[in-house]
Amino acid sequence: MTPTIHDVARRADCSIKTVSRVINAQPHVRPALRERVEAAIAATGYAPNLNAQRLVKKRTGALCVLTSTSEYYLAPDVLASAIDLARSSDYDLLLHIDNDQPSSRKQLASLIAGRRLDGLIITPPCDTNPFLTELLNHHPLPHVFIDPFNRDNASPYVATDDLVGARDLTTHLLDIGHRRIAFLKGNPNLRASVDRLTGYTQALAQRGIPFDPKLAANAMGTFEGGYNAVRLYLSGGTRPTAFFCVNDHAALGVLFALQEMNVRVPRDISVCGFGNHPLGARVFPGLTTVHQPVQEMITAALRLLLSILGGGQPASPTLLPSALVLRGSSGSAPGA
Amino acid sequence: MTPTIHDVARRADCSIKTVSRVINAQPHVRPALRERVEAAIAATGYAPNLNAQRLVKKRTGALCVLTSTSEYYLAPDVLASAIDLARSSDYDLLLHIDNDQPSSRKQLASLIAGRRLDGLIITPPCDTNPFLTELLNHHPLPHVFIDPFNRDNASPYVATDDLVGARDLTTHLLDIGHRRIAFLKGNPNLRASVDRLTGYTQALAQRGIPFDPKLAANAMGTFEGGYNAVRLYLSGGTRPTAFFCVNDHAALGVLFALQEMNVRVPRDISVCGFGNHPLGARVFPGLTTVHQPVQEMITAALRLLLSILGGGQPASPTLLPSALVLRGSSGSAPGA
DNA sequence: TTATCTTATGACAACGTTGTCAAAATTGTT
DNA sequence: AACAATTTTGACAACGTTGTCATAAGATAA
Repeated sequence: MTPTIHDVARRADCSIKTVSRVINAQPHVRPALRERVEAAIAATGYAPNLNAQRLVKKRTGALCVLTSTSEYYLAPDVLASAIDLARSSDYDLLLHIDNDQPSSRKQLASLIAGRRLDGLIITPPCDTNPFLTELLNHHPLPHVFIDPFNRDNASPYVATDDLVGARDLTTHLLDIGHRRIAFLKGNPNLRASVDRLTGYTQALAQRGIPFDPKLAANAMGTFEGGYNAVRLYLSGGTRPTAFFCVNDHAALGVLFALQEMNVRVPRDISVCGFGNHPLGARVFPGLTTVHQPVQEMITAALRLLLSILGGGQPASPTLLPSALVLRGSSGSAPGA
Repeated sequence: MTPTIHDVARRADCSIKTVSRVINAQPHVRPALRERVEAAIAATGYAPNLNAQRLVKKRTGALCVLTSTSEYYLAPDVLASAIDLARSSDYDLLLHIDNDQPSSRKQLASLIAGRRLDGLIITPPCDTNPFLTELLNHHPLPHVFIDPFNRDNASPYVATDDLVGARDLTTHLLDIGHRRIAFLKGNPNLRASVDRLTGYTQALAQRGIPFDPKLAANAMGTFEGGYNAVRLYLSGGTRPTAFFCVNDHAALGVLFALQEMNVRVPRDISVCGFGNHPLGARVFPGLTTVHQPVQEMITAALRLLLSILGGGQPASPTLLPSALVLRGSSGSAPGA
C-alpha cells in the first residue's frame, strides 16, 4: 500500500496536521519535530497524494496549450522549457490540438466546460475560433493569448514584433539592390500575416518605392502555396528578384519550386521566409528569415498565466523582438 | 459557485448516490428518475469534479510520454491522435522531455516516485537511461516501450521493422546499379540504429557483395554528423555512389554538404535517409527514405498501455511495417 | 512564583466523489 | 392476498489532503 500522511504521522508520533505543515514548508514546527517528520517521510517513501491536495485546494492542477497543427512549430524541445516551468509551479501542462473537427470540439468543451483546467494558453489561429470564444464566454477561465488577431482584447497576450521584423528584412533586401520584391501573403486571419505585409509595404514606402499589388500574391502560408505561387509568377512576364514569404513553410515551397526549375538561388532570385523554423537551417541554401522567438513567447505566456493564477496584477502585454537571420538563400540582386 | 453533485441531487430530489449512478451510466435507476437527474444536470451545468473522482478511484488520471528531444519527430500533430485517444479514456497525456539533465531528472523522479502517473510510454533512447530504470525499479509503474533497445525485456513494446526497411532500401539501391553504398551509422545505443545497419549488411550479403568497413562511417544520426561525414568521405579516394543514412537528420546533412560542394544529387551521388521525417519532403531534391509510422507506434503503444491499465492481458509486442518512400534524392548509379 | 503573551500542536470538519450495505419499493408467484 | 424475489434508492463511511480553531507548551515579564 502506498503510504499516506497518516503513516508518516504515526511513525513520527505526531498529528497529520504537523506532517502537512512540514510538507508545505509552513512555519510553527519545532526543528526537532520537523526533523523527525522528515525522517519519517524518507523512511516511508511518502509522497503527498496529488488529487487529495487538489481537491481540497480547489485546483485542477492542469494548464493547457491550445494549438492548431498549422501555425507554430511546437516540437517537444520548444515546449520543454514551458513544461518545466509549469511543473515547477505544480501544474501539468496539457496540449490540445484544435482542428475545429467535431472530436476536437467535444474534447475542448469537455476541458473547458468540464472545468478540467486552471488556465489556458491560446496560440493562433485558435484565438479566432468562434467556438472557443463562445465556450470561454459561458465558462470563464484565466487565459493568455499568443499573437492574437485582436490586440484590443481585454485578455493579456504575448506577441512578436512581426511588423518590425518584416520591415527590417525588406529593408535589407532593398539595401542589397532588390527593387522587385514579391511578397507571398498568408492567412489573413492571422495577426502575424497582416503585420508582416504591413512591414513589407512600410519598408517600400520608406524608400519611395510604390507598392505593386501584382507583386503581392497569396501563398496561404503553406509549402504548396509557395510552390504554386512561384510556378504562377515565373510563367508571367517580369520576374521578381526576390520572394519574401509570409512564413518559412511558404519559403520552402518557393525554394523547392525554383530549384526544380533550375533557377539559381540566390544568384537569380533570392528567397526569404519568416519564423526561423528549424527546417530553414537544414535546406540548401540555408533560408534567410526572421527569427520569431516561439519558445520565449510560450514561456512568457505561461509566466503571465501563472502570475494571473497567483493573483498577481494583470501584467501588461509583452512584445518580443524579432531578429534577422541571414543565410544563403538571399544575396545581391542580379546586376546590382 | 460551481455546482456539485449535491446541487444536482437537491434539484432532482434524490440522493447524491443516484446522481452518481446516472453520471457513471450505472444500472438501477428508473427511467423517470434518470430523466429528472439528467434535466437537473443540464439545468445546473454540472460537471463532476475530476479530483474527487480520481481521489476515490485511486487513479492519477495521467499518462506520460517520455521522449528525448533528439530521436523522434513528436510534433503536436503526431501526438494529436494519442492525446485524443488518451482523453477519450479519461486520461491526460503529459509529455516529458528527458535530456538527463538535473532538472529533467528531478522532475522525472517527482513524476514517478511521486506517484503522479498511472502509466508511461517510453520512447528511445530513454529506455536505456539507467536513471529511469532505477526509478522504475523502486517505483513500479505500468509502462510500454517504443522501439526499446532490449526486446527481451519483460515489458511490452511496439516497434518498427527497421531491419526489413533498411534491407529493402539497400536492395533497391543495388537494383538501380549502386555497388559502393556508404552507410552512415547512428547512435549505437538505439535498437533502430543497430537494426538498420544489419539490414544494410544483409542486403549486401544477399547479393554477394562484401561488406566494406570503410564504407560504414559514423554520423551520430545528426545533421552535423552527416555533414561532416561527407566532407571526410569526399576528400578520400574512392567515392561511394550512394549514401544511406541511419536517419533523415543525417541524410539532410549529407544533402546539404553535397549541394554545397556542387555534387549533383542524384546524378553523381544518391542520398537516402530513414524515418520519413516531414523535412524530407520539403528539401530539394526530395529525400528518399523509409517511412517509419511514428504516429501509429505511439497510438499502438498507448492502446497497449490502456489495455494493461484496464486489466487486460499483457498484449503481445507489435511490430509495425515500414515502407519505402522514393523521392528525387536517389537514382541510378553513375554509369549504370 | 504567577500572570501574560507567544508559539506549537492536534482534533475535527471540510473538499466532492464512489463503494458498501441496509432499507424501501416494486414485481412476480402462489 | 400474502409472501418471496428482485429491483431501486439512499445513509453513511471512505479516499487523503488542508483549513479552522481550540488547546498545550514555552517564553517573557512582573
